[in-house]
Amino acid sequence: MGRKLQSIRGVHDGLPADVARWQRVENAARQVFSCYGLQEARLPVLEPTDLFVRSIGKETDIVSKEMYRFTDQGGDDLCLRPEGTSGAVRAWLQAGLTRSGIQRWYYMGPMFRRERPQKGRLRQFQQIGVELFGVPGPIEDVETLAMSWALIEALQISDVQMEINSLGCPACRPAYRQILVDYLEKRKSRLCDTCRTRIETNPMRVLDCKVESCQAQLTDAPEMLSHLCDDCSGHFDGVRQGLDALALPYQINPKIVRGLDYYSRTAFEIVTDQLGAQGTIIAGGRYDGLIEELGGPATPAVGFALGLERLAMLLPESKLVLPDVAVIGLGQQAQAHALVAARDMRAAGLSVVHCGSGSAKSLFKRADREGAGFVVVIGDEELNRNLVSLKNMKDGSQQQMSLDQAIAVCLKGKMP
RNA sequence: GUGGAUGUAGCUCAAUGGUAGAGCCCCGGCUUGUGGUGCCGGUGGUUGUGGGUUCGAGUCCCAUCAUCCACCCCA
Repeated sequence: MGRKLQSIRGVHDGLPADVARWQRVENAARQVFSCYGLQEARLPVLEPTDLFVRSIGKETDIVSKEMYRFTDQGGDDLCLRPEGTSGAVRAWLQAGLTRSGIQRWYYMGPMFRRERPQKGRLRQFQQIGVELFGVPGPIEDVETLAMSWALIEALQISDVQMEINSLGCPACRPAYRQILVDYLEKRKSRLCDTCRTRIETNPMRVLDCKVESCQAQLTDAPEMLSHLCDDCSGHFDGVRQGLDALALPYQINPKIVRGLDYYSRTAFEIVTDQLGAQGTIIAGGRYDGLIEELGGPATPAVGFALGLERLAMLLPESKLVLPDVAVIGLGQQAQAHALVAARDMRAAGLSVVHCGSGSAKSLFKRADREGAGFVVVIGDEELNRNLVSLKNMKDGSQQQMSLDQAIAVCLKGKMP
């Protein structure tokens, strides 16, 4: 179609059929999160560019080439947020909540990254994010993972796995990184091109390279988990013990890496193989250093983000909510009464559509397409007797009764 | 940013380089107060867009846009 007006590439509309599915996720999230004592925050979509540069990391793909960045009319350097954690931390600091005890937040909304779109990857996409501020763990890590799993269960999603890892901390990660780089350098000639550059840019990424010949070189590669410092090691043990106590199914995946610089210690993902190349549904972990990095007091924190569109793809088609009753008025005089009848039925708690004007045939056709279980017909005949005709669209039966009786029948026949 | 596939009616798809079609949907009629099944009829297209080759292009070539898939990266 030669559409002159189109949405921007990778920016999709949420049509009612999509939104119905999203709302199932949102409602489940609100319900599960509130059970864990979280509260909702609503955060800006627009933030100063510097926030993301400082928190996500200047060298990351997100900041270096994926941000929608512009200068506004006042000369300010702004970005559409590519993720939520940075803004949440900024808001928490700005509101002066650093001494207000533990804060447990969730938020939902659009994020923007200028990537090449494909299945499960959009330029504007929605995330539901969770951030717990002032929690040292490992108990809170366990609760966070358990909560994310509870959401998966609430949505009755199967075929997903929870995987965990520890990324270490500033005390032990640099030393491990050096060990890994040394190991990779020795095999450099047998690695693929991208892995060779990854040795410089992000050596841990080499570990989960999809090229088989690379994997063949990495069978005895050093893993972060065996190079954790005592504190990190104890923390990771604590997480595992907690998950075991809750009997949560999880796997340790030493290859989980984080693209965003601010993560430390616990990293986790909930993944599926149902979504092609974009298998990560939920990802998160601990970011003990970020708040201090952004100028706040050293505060431990943990969180995760969920890709709403990705998660929604795992849900069966949601049925759109159909009206209970369609009202048909036949004749000018009756139309006025049909309007009143519709209003009264709504006041009684029914969802009602008025079929408008037209021939009786077209009105009934319209009523049928609305999918309502019942049709209330008001014409001159009904008007004279002060009754309505109630038609059951399932079996085609129809009889006259008072409006109150019709309301009672509709309320009774309403599908739960 | 790289590679591959695709783009024809509202939707799903046909059309050896030679007059753009079908099914579904929609609208109307059979039925002027009755839908969903049936029969009959009808609306609907600058073949994504822009160039080129050709007597002639939906078809071949180039560019561009979009979608899908993968790489990269990530939710």
